[in-house]
Amino acid sequence: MPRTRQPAHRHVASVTRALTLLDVLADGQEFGTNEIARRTAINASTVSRLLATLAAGGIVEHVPSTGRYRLGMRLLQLGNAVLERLDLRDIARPHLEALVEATDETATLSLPGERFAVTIDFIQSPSSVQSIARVGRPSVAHATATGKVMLAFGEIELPTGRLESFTARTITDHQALAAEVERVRRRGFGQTIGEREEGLNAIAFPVWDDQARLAAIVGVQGPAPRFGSKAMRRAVGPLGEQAAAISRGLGWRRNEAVDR
Amino acid sequence: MPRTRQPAHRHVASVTRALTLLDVLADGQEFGTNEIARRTAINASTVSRLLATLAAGGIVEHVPSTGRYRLGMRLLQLGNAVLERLDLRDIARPHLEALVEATDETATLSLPGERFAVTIDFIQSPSSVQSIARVGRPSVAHATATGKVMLAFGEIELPTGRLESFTARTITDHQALAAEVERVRRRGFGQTIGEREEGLNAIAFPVWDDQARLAAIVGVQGPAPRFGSKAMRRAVGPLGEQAAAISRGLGWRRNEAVDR
DNA sequence: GCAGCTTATTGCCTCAGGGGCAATTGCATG
DNA sequence: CATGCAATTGCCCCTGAGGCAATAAGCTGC
Repeated sequence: MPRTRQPAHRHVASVTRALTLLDVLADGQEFGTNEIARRTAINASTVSRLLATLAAGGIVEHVPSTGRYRLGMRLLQLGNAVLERLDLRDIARPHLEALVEATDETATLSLPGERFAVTIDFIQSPSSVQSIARVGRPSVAHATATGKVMLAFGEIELPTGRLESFTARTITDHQALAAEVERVRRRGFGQTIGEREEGLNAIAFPVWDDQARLAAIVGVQGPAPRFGSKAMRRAVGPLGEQAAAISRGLGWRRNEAVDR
Repeated sequence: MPRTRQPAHRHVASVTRALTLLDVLADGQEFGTNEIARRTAINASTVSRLLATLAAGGIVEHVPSTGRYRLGMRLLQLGNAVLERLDLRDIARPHLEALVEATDETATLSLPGERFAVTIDFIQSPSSVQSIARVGRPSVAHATATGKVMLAFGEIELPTGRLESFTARTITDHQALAAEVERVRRRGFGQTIGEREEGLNAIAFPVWDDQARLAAIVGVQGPAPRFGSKAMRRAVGPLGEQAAAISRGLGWRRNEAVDR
C-alpha cells in the first residue's frame, strides 16, 4: 500500500459549493433556495440544482409543505458510521462514569480537529437538568478548556484570525492567548471560567496515544455556583487520573490492534 | 412564501459522484483512492480530486499513516444537527422507557424514509448484552417489522426491484409481500420472525400525526428464545398503547407549534 | 538492493456539463 | 386585481471537470 504524497489538489468547485450549502443548513434551521443563495453568494439557479442533487442523495430533504430545505436523514447514517469506529469511546466510557461519580459534574470526551475539538461522548451530571454537552458539538479553540488543551498539546498553530468574543472574559487578544496556552502547557491542563458561556466553568486534560501524541481530551464542566474554583481544584486530581487511565487503556488497545 | 413546484431538476454530476464516494465509505471502513475508483467505476484521478475536496470540507478525512480516506468528523456535527430537530424523540422517550419496562426487550423509534425507515432513537433491553439497534441504521422495508409498517401505512408504493434475502424466512416474492403488507394493514401492526436476522423477532406499530399520516414507527425486538410468539403476543398490547400515546403527544405538540 | 508491481497525485487538453441570465410559474400580500 | 418575491427551468456560452498519461513513492519478492 503506497502512501504519503500530501494532497495539494485542485478542488472540484461544484462540490465545494455544495458543502457551502451544508454550512448554511448545519445550524438546524430550514432555508429556502433564495435565502441560501443570498447567504452564500451563489446564484439561485445553481443553489436550486445543487439542492436537488443533494436531496436525491438524502443529504438534504425538501420539505413539501414549506418548499424549503433542511438536512436529511442520510446524515444520521453517516454520522453514526463515524461514531461506530471510535472505539476510543468504549475505552473511555467507564472513566467518564468514574469522573461523574467523583465530581458530580458533566464529563466530556472530545477529539481534536483542525480548528476546534469535537465532542464525541459525554455523561451528564446527575444534578444538571439542562444539557450543556452534545455529541458533535465543536469546542472553540480559544474559549474552552478542551480547546485550550488542543492548542497546547496538539501539533497545530494558534488561530490567526479574529478571536470571537462570547462573554466579557473571553480571551480575544493573540498575545494573551499565547500566554494562556503556555500556562496550560506548563500546568498540564486547561481551564475556563465563564469564557465560553456566562457562568460555565470547565477544566480539561489531554489523553495521549502510544506515540505520546494528543489522542483525545477529557473535561469536566459545571455551572459556576456549584463548580467554582474550589470545586475545580478538587476535580483536578480525579480528572488527571482518569485521563491518564484512558491513555493507558489506549496503549493496550493500540498494541492489540497492531497486526504487522 | 411560495411553494410547491416539484423539483425535477437537472442534477450536478460532480456532486452526485461525490455522494457516490460517500456510499462506499459509509460502511465505516477506510478505502484507498483506487479502491474507491474501482467500486464506483469513476476514474481514479477524479476520485482523488473529489476526495480532496470533501476532505477540505471535513466530510472525509485523509489518514496520513495509511494514505487512505474515511468519513470525517464534520458528519458527526451534521448528523447531530439532524437529531436536534427531532423533538419527536423527546416526546417518545418516556414511552420507549415504559415499553422496555413492560416487555423487557429493546424498544426502537424510527422515521419512515424514501426506501427504508431510519432508527432515530432506541432503548436497549436490560437483558441484552449485545446491541441490536443503532441510531441511523436503516430498517429494510420488506424484511423488518418497522419496514412493513412503513409499507402498509406510509404513502409509498411497494418496492419493485429484487427483494434481497437475509435469511431463509425473508419474503422475496412481490406477491407474498403485497399479501403480507395487506395483513399488516388489517391487523394494525407489523411483525417479523427471523426475516431480517436469524433468531431476531420484532413487532412494530405506526405512530400517527395530527393529519392521520404516518409520522413514526415504534417497535420492540428481541432474540427468539426469549421473545417468542407468546412473548410477542403479550407485547402487542403495551406496544399499541404506547404508540397511541405518542400519537396523542404529537397532536398536542403540533397544535402548540402551529403559529399562524 | 534492485526490478517490477501498485497506488496516489498532478499536468495538460478537450469538450461536456455547469453556471448565469432571463423567462415562467406559483403564492402571498396589499 | 396588481405587484412582488420565491423556485424552477430553458438556453447558451465558456469554464472547469474528467480522462489520459506521466510522475512519484511505496511495497514485494528475489
